[in-house]
Amino acid sequence: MKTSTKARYSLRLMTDIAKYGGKGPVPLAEVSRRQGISMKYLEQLAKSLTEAGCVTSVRGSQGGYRLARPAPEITAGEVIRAAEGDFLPVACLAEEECPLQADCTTSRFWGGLRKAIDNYVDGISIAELAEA
Amino acid sequence: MKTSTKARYSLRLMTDIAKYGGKGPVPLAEVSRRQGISMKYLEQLAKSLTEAGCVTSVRGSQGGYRLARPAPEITAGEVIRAAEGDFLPVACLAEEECPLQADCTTSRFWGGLRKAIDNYVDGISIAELAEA
DNA sequence: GGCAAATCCTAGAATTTTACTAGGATTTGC
DNA sequence: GCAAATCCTAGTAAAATTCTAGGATTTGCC
Repeated sequence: MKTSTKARYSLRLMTDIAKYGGKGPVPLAEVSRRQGISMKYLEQLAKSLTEAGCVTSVRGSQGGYRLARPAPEITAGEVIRAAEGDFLPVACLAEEECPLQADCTTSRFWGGLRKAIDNYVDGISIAELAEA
Repeated sequence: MKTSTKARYSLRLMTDIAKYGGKGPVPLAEVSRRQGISMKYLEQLAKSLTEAGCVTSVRGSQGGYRLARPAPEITAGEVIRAAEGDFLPVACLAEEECPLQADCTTSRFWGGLRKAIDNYVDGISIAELAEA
């Protein structure tokens, strides 16, 4: 139950783009400078975010990244899931079978935790994180 | 953001003790049989739970483990923290310093997530998990 | 007293995951 | 055509996770 740097950096990447993306796409070189994260690592994060539909890319000179939708419509949950996949993979909640069905109250418990987390992270937008 | 097997098994261990601990301490050999978890691994989980004050141990023949307090007073959060340490260690929330103070909204975000999680897991007791 | 059932303790090993680097290929504005 | 960018694939070092191993110690019971 800790947050990966992948998720934390991805959030910072998104808020950086939200903040500085007013006049065109934001190149990763700038983000790297501002956030102190290596360009090569940012490239990987950006790839996941692009595939997940959080940002769009503009190739070539003068290129960079834009938010795929307006900042208030992109949730932190979306970004985190793009970076590290779904929350709380508990065997019982995925395709697998419980070896013992006896204690399914605990699997219900984990499902509830997932809901609690999703509820929180999907209730906060990139816009909120970018302001102030 | 996935749950460790350590935490999941620890919860199952606790609910097993809660269920079968009516007539005296529960030996790990029984838990191992019922839950399909190796005794040697259970011993390690039990050690953490003992140190954290979730269970008390009775050594020697006829020994085993008892809940340290009544089941309704032990929360799932307590057990999980005993198993895997505190939630969500985000650098900014611990002793360390942010390299860049610019984006402290994201650290506030992570702090909120921690609260949301603690709130959920501390609202459910071992008693609730053991029944049904 | 002695056996057997237990917890206790420490070490380590195999596997997986994480965090990050490297090197180049490709696209495109000026 | 140059330079600024994204794109793509590999690989690697370190850390964490999951689990096993082997014994030491305690204690109820006959």
